[in-house]
Parts: sequence; structure tokens; C-alpha cells
Amino acid sequence: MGTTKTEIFDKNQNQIALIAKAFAHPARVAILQQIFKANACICGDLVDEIGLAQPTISQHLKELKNLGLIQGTIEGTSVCYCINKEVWQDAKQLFNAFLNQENTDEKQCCS
Amino acid sequence: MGTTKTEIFDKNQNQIALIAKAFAHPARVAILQQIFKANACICGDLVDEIGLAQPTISQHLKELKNLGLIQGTIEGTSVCYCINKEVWQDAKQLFNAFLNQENTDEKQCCS
DNA sequence: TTTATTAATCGTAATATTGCAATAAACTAA
DNA sequence: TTAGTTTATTGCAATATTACGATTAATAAA
Repeated sequence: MGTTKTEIFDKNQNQIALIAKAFAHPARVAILQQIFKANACICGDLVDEIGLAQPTISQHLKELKNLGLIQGTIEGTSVCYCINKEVWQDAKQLFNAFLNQENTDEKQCCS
Repeated sequence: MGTTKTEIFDKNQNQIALIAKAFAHPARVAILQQIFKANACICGDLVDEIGLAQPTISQHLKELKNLGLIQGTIEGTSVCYCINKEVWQDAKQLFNAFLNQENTDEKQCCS
């Protein structure tokens, strides 16, 4: 109990849920927006920009990195993060398809 | 501790995170897809379609209802759920803007 | 009224998430 | 080497989420 039953859902549903989970925290949304805005290459700057402790930011970055949405390269003592364009594109298509689904049928029961 | 610090993020970031949280579970993705597919009006059918217990489905429906993404109307002993088109449209725009953000700059540090 | 049927709620257990202090690791510069 | 800088990791406390059995509430049908 307490664990999501991923096995009873299809790949598409699990994938949407997984990416959505990455977007489901304002800090991670802010991090992604900041990386976009600065065009890659922020590092400890994120700690200053966003008002969270360094270990917390590091943890959020790790989650985004694990999903593949961002990637980091070491530059001396600091780490430079940027968006993984391919993965981002995939996420975009996944959500587009999900959000743009329509019901062709006309009958509507609750209105 | 353990609570998200919503107050340090802006409205847009919190809103994206909130909607994303609704999509962050495959059961809720499946529920929304099913409601779209059947064009509203499923109820206990969702319990059969998706392999989760009735209280669990009811709980997921409640979350979607609280966000306003779906609405339910009582029909005899059963309840008919359908998508709230306006709220869905808002969510779509919110995610579109977020997912389509681009970096105009050309320089890229990590590659 | 009594008996089904359907959905919501309550209570609870298991697990996940969030946040941070303390610390470690890795590199730079002196 | 030593000291400083930057990021990752560890460990832990607080809270949130997921799931479901048991129960309740509300309506329908007998």
C-alpha cells in the first residue's frame, strides 16, 4: 500500500504521469524556466534565484536529471545545467496529445 | 518541513505545479482519458475499467473535481462525470506556454 | 418498509515527497 | 599542502500521497 500501481496502466499513461510528476513542484517549474531564460548554464545561481537551500535545489535538479529533462556538465568547481532538447520535445508531444484529446461525440450528460 | 514552500513561487509556477500534480498519477490520467473517450458520463464504470478499488477511484475523482478539471452530476444512484471544458482549456494554455518556451540565445555551454 | 445499488467518507497502513543541517567530495587557487 | 568554493550526499523530521476495508449516505426497486 502507498505505492502507485504502475503495472495496471499502459506505457503512455505512466509516461505522462512521470513527466507530470517532474512538473508537479513549483521549484522544479522555476528551475526549468530559469534554465530556459538563461539559456543553459546556471548552477549555484539557482540557489540564489529560488529561495531554497542548496541541498534542496540539488535534490530537485537530480530528479530532473534522472528523468533526462536536463543534463549537467562539470565546469571547474561548478556545474552547468541545460535542457535536453530531445527529451523536452518528447515531453511536449506527450502532453500535446494528452491535452488536445477531443470527444467527437456530441451528447453530453452533465451540463 | 515536508510541505512545499508555495509562497516563494509566483502564481504561474504554482498553477502549473498544481495541474501537473493532477496529471502525476496514471490513474488520474486514465480517468481523464476514459471520460474523454466515453464523452462524459462514466461513473462506477471507471472502477471496472481501471483496476483499482472503488474508494481509491472515488478519491482520485475528488482530487480532479476539487481542481475543477471534471464535474459530477447525480443521476439516480450513480454519478456522471464529465470534463469541465473551460478549466481544461485553461490547463491546456498553461502547459502550452510552459512547454513551448524557447531560448532565443544561441550560445550553449553544455553540449 | 426492506433490500439492493452506487458513490462518498472514515480510518489506517505503507510509502513517497519535501526541506534542510551536517558532511563529504571535487576542484581551484594560494 | 592548505584554504576556499561549489555541488552532491547522508540522515532525518514533517508532511503528503496512495490504497483499501469498513462504513455511511442516498437513491431505486421490491
